[in-house]
Amino acid sequence: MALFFSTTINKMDAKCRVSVPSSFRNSLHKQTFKGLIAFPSYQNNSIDACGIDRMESISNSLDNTDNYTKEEFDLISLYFGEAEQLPFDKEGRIILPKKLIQHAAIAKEVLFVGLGPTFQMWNPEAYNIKKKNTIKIANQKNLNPRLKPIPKGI
Amino acid sequence: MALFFSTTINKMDAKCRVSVPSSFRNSLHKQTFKGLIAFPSYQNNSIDACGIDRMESISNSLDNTDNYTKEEFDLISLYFGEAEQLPFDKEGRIILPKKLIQHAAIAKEVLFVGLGPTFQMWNPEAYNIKKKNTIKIANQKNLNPRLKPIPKGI
DNA sequence: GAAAATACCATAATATCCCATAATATCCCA
DNA sequence: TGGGATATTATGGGATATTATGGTATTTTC
Repeated sequence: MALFFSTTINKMDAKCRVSVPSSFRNSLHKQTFKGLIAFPSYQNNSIDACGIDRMESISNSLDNTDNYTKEEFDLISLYFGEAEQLPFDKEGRIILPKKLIQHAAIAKEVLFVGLGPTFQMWNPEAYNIKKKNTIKIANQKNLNPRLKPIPKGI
Repeated sequence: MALFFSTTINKMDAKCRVSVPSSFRNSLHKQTFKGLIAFPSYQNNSIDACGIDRMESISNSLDNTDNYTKEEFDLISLYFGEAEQLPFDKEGRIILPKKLIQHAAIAKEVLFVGLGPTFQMWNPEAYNIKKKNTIKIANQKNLNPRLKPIPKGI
């Protein structure tokens, strides 16, 4: 399984090209499609992204109707409609489509943040606000940042 | 499951390279990613670390949405963003990113301490202070030093 | 043929490789 | 069990490759 970690800020040029961080690229280059899948997040002004492998396994699990309620099925189907398949150029860059740039209000810089099996692209300032807010809520609700017991005990 | 024991102090050079103690390395080299995952501890000025296998099982449990509320999910996602994937070079060293060096106030030496399924990296002096304090509190509260299994988590 | 998209080339900064060494640990066999 | 032979470690430094980032040329598309 490909996992994405860390946070990186890269510049977007006049042609809307951005370097994907090399650690992300290494994971994605091992997959069948050399690039990434990106779509607007429904939760914030960010771009959700992952490799083609994850989309394929989501697609497979959609075929098994027992896995989802009708509402869940409809929602996930929407993602496929909005998703863009963005190939790497020779230098490891992608070209961000205007729709996604608008959705995330990206200007000159793109913040890449790993979320484990997926990652997101943000306007750096928007991400900072979101981050602060997450920490604030966690403190208010007194959430324990300690992770719950891990199923298989690794 | 990989287990980490003992304490070692190694030097960090001008390129921010540190040798990972060989006993730790042996455990980590058996995993799919030859290196370690490191992130700032939320509890002290130390760096938490483990192998990729542990992160994969955390990631799996994140995919199971029943395990976490949305707020918990957001918080844990932050950790992935702060985590760094640090590969070994041929000599078994890692390169410590500046962010982590700052967080742990590391100058020239790095103290590695095994914590069972995970381990930590410290500024040696900071670790000594923390150690003394832990023992002092344990004595004050008359804690039972007998070892017993504790719930897993990071 | 004009505009847009794509491929190609160039470059500084950085990260990684590769080799060297001294100290320690491990092996092996009498 | 001893002690010489061999391997592994931790560490350093110079050479090489990769990365992020520009810009220019060539191909599409309509």
